[in-house]
Amino acid sequence: MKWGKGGGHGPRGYHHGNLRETLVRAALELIAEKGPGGFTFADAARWAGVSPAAPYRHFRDRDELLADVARRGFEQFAGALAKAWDEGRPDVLSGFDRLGKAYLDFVKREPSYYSAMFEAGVALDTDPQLREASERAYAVLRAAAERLVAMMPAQGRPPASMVALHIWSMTHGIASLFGRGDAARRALPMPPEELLEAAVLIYLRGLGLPNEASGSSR
Amino acid sequence: MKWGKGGGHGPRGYHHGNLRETLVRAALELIAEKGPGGFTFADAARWAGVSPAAPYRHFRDRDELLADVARRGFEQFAGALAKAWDEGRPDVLSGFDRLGKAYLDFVKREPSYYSAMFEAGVALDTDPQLREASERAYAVLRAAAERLVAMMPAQGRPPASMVALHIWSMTHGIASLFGRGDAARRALPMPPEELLEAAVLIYLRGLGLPNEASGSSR
DNA sequence: TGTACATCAGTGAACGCGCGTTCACTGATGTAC
DNA sequence: TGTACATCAGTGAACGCGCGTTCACTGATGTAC
Repeated sequence: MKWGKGGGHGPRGYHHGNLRETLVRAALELIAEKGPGGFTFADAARWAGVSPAAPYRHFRDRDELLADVARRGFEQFAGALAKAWDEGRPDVLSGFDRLGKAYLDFVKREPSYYSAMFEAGVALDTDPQLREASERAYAVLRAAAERLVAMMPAQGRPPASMVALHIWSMTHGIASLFGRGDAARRALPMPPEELLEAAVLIYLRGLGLPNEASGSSR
Repeated sequence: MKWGKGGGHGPRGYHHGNLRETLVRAALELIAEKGPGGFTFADAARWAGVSPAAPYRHFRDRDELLADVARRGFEQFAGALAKAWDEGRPDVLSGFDRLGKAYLDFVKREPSYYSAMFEAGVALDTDPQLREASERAYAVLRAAAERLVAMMPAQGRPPASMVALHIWSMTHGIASLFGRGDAARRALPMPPEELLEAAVLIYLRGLGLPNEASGSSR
């Protein structure tokens, strides 16, 4: 009963041993339940099964906890995107395809992270490491756009940064409007992955790019 | 001093006379200052210069107030979009162009409304009128997409709903990532309006649509 | 291997605060006659 | 036009609650010798 309710989080005794990590998990769990902003510092402590004063040993306040969650989120995000893109191997278009899927997949797998990163109102410049991690994620997109643009005939190439922002916006738009398994959102005629894939294909065709098949499955 | 601070809101005396409207304005003002979720029912009362019990005469709780703000937002939004689209006069493409601009313009002019509509976590089905208003806004987009698709050769027409959702997602994505004059967001190489316009043009070209000039200014 | 001690990561009691909400009330307005 | 009364939209005091935060404290761990 003492550690009960949420279901025995973290190991035992006077010293928790891993409270910092546990608080991060608590935040993720609570964001999933009630949205960012839907939980308090005290809630996190309760979830972790410690006294309300304990978190102060690890974070100055709730904002710092949230910023840490966002940072970790961006780091995982950057990693996932980089892995999916894989420097554009075996070819740029299939890399691009994987990139979009990885983005949506991250949103679906880690909605709480995504929420902390883009919806919790965490200012990027509170922590240099946070900013850096977010730059790293964007850099992947940017690099991919660069390669994509390089495939086009030299005259009339759009700026790579613009292409990167277009793709990002489309994906973020779909993710934030329809992404989560979330309740209370508009019904879709197709799953978000397909919606995005179709959008990207049409967009690329608009750039005059994949004259042939996209190389993707399906 | 009695009505001071925020600066003399609403007219005077024991009876406010227009408290309901004033509370809505208060919510908008406070959302602008501190984000949705960044204000309390009591804050709204304070802003309006009335006692904390007064709002209960008009709204059951904060959520109902927020839902009302969202409903009004959707109504204005639907109106603005319908006016911009103007049934696709004089031609579909220029109507489409105006539509996108009107969308972004709304976000810029009324960031608080937009926030209440899409970011405050207001569930659409709390109020039938709210749901209806949001449908009305979507219907404009949908009708425009319908007309657009009808311009394409009959074979290989994409579903109009998909096109509508693509445009919506792109616009919402740009709006929510870069839209507001908001602090603390990523720097852009171009204003959001141009970013969106370019995206839509490329997308439409991908659909094989505006073989010629877009008819738009600039 | 054993003991002393410093450091660390927790406790739990306490505080002040503002919020949400209720309540009996009262001033202003509108309406019947 | 004037008076009585019902209704409406406010007041302000009160409450219980949970949050954020501080504090002196204490149990557990690690290290020097």
